[in-house]
Amino acid sequence: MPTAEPPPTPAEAPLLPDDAPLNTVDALVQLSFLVQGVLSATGAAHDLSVIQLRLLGVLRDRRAGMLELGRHLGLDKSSMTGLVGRAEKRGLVRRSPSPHDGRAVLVSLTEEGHRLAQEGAEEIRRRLTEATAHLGAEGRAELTRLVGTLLRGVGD
Amino acid sequence: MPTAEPPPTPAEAPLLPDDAPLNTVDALVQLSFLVQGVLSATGAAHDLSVIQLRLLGVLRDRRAGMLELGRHLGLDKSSMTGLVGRAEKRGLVRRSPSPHDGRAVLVSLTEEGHRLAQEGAEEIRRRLTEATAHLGAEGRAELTRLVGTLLRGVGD
DNA sequence: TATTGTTATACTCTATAACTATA
DNA sequence: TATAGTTATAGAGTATAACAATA
Repeated sequence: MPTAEPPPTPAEAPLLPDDAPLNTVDALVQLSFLVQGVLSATGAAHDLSVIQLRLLGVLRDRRAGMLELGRHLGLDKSSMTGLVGRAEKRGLVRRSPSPHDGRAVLVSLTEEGHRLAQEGAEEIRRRLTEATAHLGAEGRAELTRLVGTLLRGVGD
Repeated sequence: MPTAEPPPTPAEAPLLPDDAPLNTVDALVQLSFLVQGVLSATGAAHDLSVIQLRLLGVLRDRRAGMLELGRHLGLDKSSMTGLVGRAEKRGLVRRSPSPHDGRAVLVSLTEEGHRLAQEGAEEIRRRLTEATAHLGAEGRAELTRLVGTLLRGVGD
């Protein structure tokens, strides 16, 4: 849960002068801030930070120990203690002892956590779909194809 | 300056199951985390957080007061005090009294700040250009065109 | 010994509210 | 009175190092 609301304006063109012709790099940076702004605003509407929203997202389809969660989120185990603790205090996740390993805990979503995760995912989908409205179906498909190629190209 | 290094892996597919076919929304979310990971890693290489990097970026082509900086970055003026203070302590920016307004200060880059801003921008450009290598020139141009349309469509 | 998780600690980042100084 | 900025305070989020309990 963030200290307060995020900025209403997602703060465009953060790193580079914005009067230059739009090149690929600027486009990617600006787009990333736009999308992160949508994630942040969606979370804030439910008093969740982006990392809390991501935690719920990871737990939607699995239970996981602290280390595994940390791997998914890119955080140290000591950071997970606080993150999960705050979510637990809010009733979004629970810790259960692992039946197979006395040292480990299994973190899972509560009913409320599931509800929030679902609402968040739907709202993100809705907002981003709206953001791509100007592209039309063909533009969306082409964008998705290109980004897919980009992501696959990086992940190797 | 971040407490420590960011995760080596930019934590892909953060909000949604990653075995589903890639749709537009998932593509945008994953791409945004990829780009933010590049920004974060680039900053970390110089012991800068993304927000510090953005501060330097905004100041590259203008001097600005605290309120104006806050508007650019989407932060409250009280947050700017600390942000600018830490950058100042590191010798990246300086505060000068405004000649026109006795209440205001003008924040500007030092030599070192300029150097870091330039290096950061170059490194981001290099890394993101590399990330789009698989697209080829035509794919890059098409991606840039689509993202430009998207950004213009949202900004109204 | 190695691994899982927590605790202690320190720092960045952020906001709200109250304040100072100037306009 | 209104505005620019700082300070006081509080809290989230992050890491490193040291620790406890279990494997």
